[in-house]
Amino acid sequence: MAQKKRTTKRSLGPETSPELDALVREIIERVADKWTMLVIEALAEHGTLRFTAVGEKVGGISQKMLTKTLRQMEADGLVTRTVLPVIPPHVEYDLTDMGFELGKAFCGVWIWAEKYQKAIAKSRAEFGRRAAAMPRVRAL
Amino acid sequence: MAQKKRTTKRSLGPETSPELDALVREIIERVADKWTMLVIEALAEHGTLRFTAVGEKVGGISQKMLTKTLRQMEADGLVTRTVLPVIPPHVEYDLTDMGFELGKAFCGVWIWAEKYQKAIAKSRAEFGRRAAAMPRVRAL
DNA sequence: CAGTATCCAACCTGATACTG
DNA sequence: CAGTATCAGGTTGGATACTG
Repeated sequence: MAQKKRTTKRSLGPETSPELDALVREIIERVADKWTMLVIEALAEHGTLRFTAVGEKVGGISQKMLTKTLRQMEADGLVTRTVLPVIPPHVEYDLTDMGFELGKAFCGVWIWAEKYQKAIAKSRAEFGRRAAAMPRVRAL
Repeated sequence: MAQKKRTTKRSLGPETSPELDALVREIIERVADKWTMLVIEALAEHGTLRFTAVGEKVGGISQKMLTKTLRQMEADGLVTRTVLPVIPPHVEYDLTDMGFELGKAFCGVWIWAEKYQKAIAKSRAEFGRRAAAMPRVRAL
């Protein structure tokens, strides 16, 4: 099915002040750095987790990135970090309410992805076919 | 104010199938590639735009990245690309409904960022102070 | 266990030059 | 105008080794 032509302007919703834009842009860049969302998910799903456990739940993350991601999230107030003064060390991470809220905010994207999953796959396949058959620039 | 301790598990909402996870993860990575969201915003706000115009509305993007971003979005079905067979070339980009919906889905994150803007700044400041005063590893 | 430190390869990106 | 092609710099991320 062809897409309907649209030339009308449509607002995305909230007002778009320039500096809020910059903040949101930064937030989104950080938050969507590939690991943050997965850590949020892991913590939301399993509750409090220790350092290594977070890595296991997330899966496929290097220790370096796990550390970096958790530090970042701690700095931003998305997780709390609790050190139990025992030997060997025992460090617990937990989502803050703010972190949990962010996870919920991302649900919209989750739902979108679920809804358009098939459409995306189809679009990619068609694009691939077009690209194979056609030159990028059509000389009339 | 201190964060309340929470060890309970809380679902983020939709079910979490492994491959949907992967898709969402990929989507988020793409969408947060720094330019995609801004292009969506530009097109949502201004309607159909020509190649150069998109770049102007987005601001600060190189031609290379603009091309790459638009190609990607076209492949995923987020935008349509219409070539008018005239000289000089005239190429129009427009958001698809799917693309527009993605923009709306991200509004949740936008709103979150707006809501917690201050809290994030405060958290970062405090974290900075803690980091300056304390060693990373506390030896009991 | 929970990190830190270092090295290195891959990738991303901008600048520049060229084309239909 | 709307790209493509190439090159160079910076950043990112993984692997590895080491520490309190």
